[in-house]
Amino acid sequence: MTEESKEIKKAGLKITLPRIKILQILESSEVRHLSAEDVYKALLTKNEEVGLATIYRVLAQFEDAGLVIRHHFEGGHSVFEVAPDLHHDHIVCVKCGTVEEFRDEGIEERQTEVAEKLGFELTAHNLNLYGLCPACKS
Amino acid sequence: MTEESKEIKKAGLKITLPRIKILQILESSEVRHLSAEDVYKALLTKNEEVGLATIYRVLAQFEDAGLVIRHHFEGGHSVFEVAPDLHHDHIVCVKCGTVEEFRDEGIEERQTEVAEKLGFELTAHNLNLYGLCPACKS
DNA sequence: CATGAAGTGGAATACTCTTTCAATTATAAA
DNA sequence: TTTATAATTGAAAGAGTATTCCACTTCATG
Repeated sequence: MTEESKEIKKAGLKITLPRIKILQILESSEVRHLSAEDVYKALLTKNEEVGLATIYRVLAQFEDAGLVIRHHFEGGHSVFEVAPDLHHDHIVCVKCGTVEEFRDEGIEERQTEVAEKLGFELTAHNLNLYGLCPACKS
Repeated sequence: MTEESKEIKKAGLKITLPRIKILQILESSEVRHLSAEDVYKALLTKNEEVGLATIYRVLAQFEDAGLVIRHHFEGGHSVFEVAPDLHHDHIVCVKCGTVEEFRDEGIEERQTEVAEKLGFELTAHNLNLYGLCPACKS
C-alpha cells in the first residue's frame, strides 16, 4: 500500500483513485499553496482528469481529517497546503503573490493570551502579513 | 456641508446621495462590521434603496480612499468598518459570528520585526482568531 | 443654468464553491 | 471469490458574492 493510501485510510476515508491523485499533487507540488482550481489544472497537465466537484469535496474532507490546512487569503478564495507539523503564518507579496512562511513563538503565545483574556476558546487563528517582497521592492 | 459630505469630498469623490447614505449607515450602525448586503438591507429598512452594484462600487472606493477598511473573514465574504484611528485585530466566534476587536502591542511589534527580518516592506496585515465566545462555550 | 464628466441602477455576467443524482467503485460479509 | 451495500464520483444545475455593461441621471464647473 502506498504512502498516500495509508494516509487516506488513516483519515477514515475510502481509498479511491481521485483521492490518491489529489494527495499526490499536493505533496509533490513545488508550490506549497494550491487552490482547488490549481489542483484541477495540475491534474489536467498530467492527463489525469478529476472532476472539480470531487476536488472541492476531497479537499474539504482532507481538511476535516487534518491532512491539509485551508487558508483564506484575500481575494476570496481558499488555498490548501499539506498539514505541517507545526502551525505557521504567511507573508504574501502584494505584487508578485509569492508566499513565505514564518513562525514566531512570541506571537503564538500572545494570541493564546488574548483569547483567554476575552473568554474565548480558541479553535483556529490566522495571521497574514502583506507587503512587497525583497525582489519586488527594487 | 454635512460631516459625511466633507469626508467624501476629502476622498476625492463627487458628493452624491448614494454615497452619503452609505457612509451614514456605516457610521451609525451599532454593528461595526457590515457586509455590502448588510448595508443594502439597512438602507431598505429606512426606505432608502440604493442599488447593490452601487454599494459594492462605493465601498470599494471608500476602501481605496482609506475611509473604510475591508476584512476578509472566513466563509469568503468581505465586511467593512469605518477606518479606526488605530489598527486592531479581530476574534470571531465560529458559532454565532460575533466579532470582537482587540489590539496587542506585542503582536504588532513582532509583526514588524518578522517582516523586516524577511526583507518585506509591510503594507498591511491581518490577524483573525477564531473560537467559541463566552456565550457559546456553555 | 448649460454642458460634460462622473455616477447610478438593473440586468447580465463572472467566479468560486456546493448540491443533486444516476452511475460507478471500494469494502465488508458470505 | 462473489455479492451486497454503502460510499464515491462527475456532470450539470444551483447558490452566493462580487463585478461589468450600458443607457440614463446627477453633480459641479464655467
